[in-house]
Amino acid sequence: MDEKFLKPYDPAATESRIYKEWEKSGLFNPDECVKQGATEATAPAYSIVLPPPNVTGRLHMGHALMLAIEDVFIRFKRMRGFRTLWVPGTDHAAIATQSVVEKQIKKEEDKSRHDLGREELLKRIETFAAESHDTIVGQLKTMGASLDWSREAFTLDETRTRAVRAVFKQMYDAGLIYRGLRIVNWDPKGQTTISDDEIVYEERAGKLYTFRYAKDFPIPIATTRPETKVGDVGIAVHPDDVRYQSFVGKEYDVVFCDVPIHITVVADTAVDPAFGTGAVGLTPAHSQTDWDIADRHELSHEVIVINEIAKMTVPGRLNGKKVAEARELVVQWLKDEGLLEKEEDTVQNIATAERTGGVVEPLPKLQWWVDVNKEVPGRGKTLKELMLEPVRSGAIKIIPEHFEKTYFHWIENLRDWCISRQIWYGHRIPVWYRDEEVQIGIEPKESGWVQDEDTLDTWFSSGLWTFSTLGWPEQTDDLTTYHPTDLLETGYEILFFWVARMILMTEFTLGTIPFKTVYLHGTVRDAKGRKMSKSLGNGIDPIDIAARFGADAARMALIVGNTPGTDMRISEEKIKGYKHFANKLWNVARFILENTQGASIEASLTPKDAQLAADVEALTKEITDDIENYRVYLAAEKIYHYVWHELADKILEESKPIFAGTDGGATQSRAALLLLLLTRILKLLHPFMPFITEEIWQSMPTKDSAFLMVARWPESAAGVR
RNA sequence: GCGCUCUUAGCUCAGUUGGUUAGAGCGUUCGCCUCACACGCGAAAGGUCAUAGGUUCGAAUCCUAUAGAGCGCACCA
Repeated sequence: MDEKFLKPYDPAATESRIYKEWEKSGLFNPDECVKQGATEATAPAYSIVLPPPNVTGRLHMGHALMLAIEDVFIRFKRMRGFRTLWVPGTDHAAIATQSVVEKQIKKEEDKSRHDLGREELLKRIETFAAESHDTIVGQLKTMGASLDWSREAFTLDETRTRAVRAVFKQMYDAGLIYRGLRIVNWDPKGQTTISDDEIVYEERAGKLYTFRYAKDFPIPIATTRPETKVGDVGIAVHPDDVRYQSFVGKEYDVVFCDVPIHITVVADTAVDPAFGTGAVGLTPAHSQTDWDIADRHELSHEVIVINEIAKMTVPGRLNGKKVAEARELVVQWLKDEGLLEKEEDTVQNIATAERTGGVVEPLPKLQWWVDVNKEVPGRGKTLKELMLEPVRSGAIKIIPEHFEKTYFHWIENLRDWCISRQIWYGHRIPVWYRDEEVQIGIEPKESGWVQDEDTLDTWFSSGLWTFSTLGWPEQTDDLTTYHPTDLLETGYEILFFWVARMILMTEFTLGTIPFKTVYLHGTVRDAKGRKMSKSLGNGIDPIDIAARFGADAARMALIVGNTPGTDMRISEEKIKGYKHFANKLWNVARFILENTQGASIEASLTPKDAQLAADVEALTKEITDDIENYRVYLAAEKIYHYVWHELADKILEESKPIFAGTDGGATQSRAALLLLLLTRILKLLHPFMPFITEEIWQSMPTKDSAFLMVARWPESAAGVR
């Protein structure tokens, strides 16, 4: 027996060594597996693309969970003989990365992005991104992820840039990308537009003011934002509202808080007659709803009273004031003039920017959009329909299933996607202008062209991820072999951000689905059920955990009992439990190897031992079915339970008297059985705890493959021997 | 407003298509350093499966209602 078994299992010393051996073997690469005879050249393919971590710093427990689950499927399929590919990569994460670096520069040098300039800021971000990338790659390896590093991708590298430009051009040519003046979600803090999905609503106490524009004005209106009323162009009432019917169509000129405004009364069914006074003051430039109503009644969109830094742009006392200040001034003015009729406390949902926390200011701006309601040429369907269809038909299966309803519900409410951002880090919009000319997708060679200043929403490039990573727009072998991918495993919180957009992009570009199954995991929370966050300081660092308890233990703790779509709580106690399990397994191996030296696995089994062999056969079938059907949380628990409470507690205990006895046949039978069982559990456990199982495998007299990683998964038909 | 989910042992959660005395981990109590393992072993306590109905030979599991918790989308000017 190997000397190493005389000491307790030491994950820290073992795991990094094993990973290096795997890397050296080249077996993470399916081509190499075929070349070395570990996989049949004609075997079916199985592929997953790694959801690319943002290059904003370090991995967190959510990443560790993602890696644990995906690596289970990858290792399982690889052992089952599939040509298995897991593509690694990282995401430039545009706005997230830029804001991290900007904050850092502000703190350390007290400089803004404008002090540095575009070129210098980008240089700084790229340096930061490169450092983050290296950290992340190291961490992915620490967790044991069997990724094919020879195929690593980055959302902002050359190949991916080609893909982005090609898709942009195709969509533009298809009339699905357009530039338009529309109300956008403007983040005054981040100085950029954001998409609807990047908004977080916060409940805050506010006041609802009821007032009239002027003393003799016939209709009172209610608002929570009196400062915007200097931008009003009309009043909308419900067509059936008898109180106001006689005013519809009338126009008024008043001076409101030093600002002359022109008001037209219109009737629109969007107005709720029961709310406030039943009359809405319309501010088309600063409210999406008002913009829509103004659209329907041909009222002006052009009265803009708030600018990009959330300050007032009107003449008089409000000029240059911040929005909050202006609100107080208007209220004061209303009181002084005797126009304020009511002031009530109310709770309002404030739109804030997810990344910066800035209060979103709706503003009309010229931006690039993806039209989700226009028919895609040649497909006879809109992008919205193309997103719905594969999920409806079952071509894409979402796990857990109930998220399919959430997905449909979201798509029903989907509006055009704003894809331009006023930040500098990211894919620059591939559009060049010269006088009245516009060129799309390909940079013009002649001089005098100026590229669009804006960059693309980061989800535009990540939407291409399943096929851009496989080399598209080149028609590569990888694309033919591995696309559509088999599984997309990610957190449910990015179902809309990412999963939906991948379906959109892939359906449009390739006319196919990006993946067959979506497995959504929940959020990893702390022991008290709180989200892990920097500000709370309750985060658990997976790398620190791996160093203290082993990546194997961390993986098991994240998988056992963690059903898809459900949030989980993790604590050091739970992880420690699985470190103990690793040690248990280690000792099981020691006991078996110690007591079976020189034994033959060919020995004939006693009826009792044959029964035990049949039992593990049944277990094998169950575990195989569980993993195939995405019940990894059950599979992990079953193998754990078997190793500890069947094999160790019962079978090994029973074996002691047998080995101490004098019945040669029984001893030989038991030794053969134990070797078979150990071989079997190493295989069953390997996808979950790859390091320790590989380490024990290396000392197994029965090993039939240089690496457990590519040993054949026990197929139920084959029998235990 | 629309939609989704959850409520099982002190705590955190499983329970795969309804089927015999409802499980695990942690925690608690008691006894053990027994020659694989104290990162361990043996034993014990602990649940009217939120509540009320219904379907069924049979329900934690299916249906309806109620209560509580959480989440997503939309949003009231």
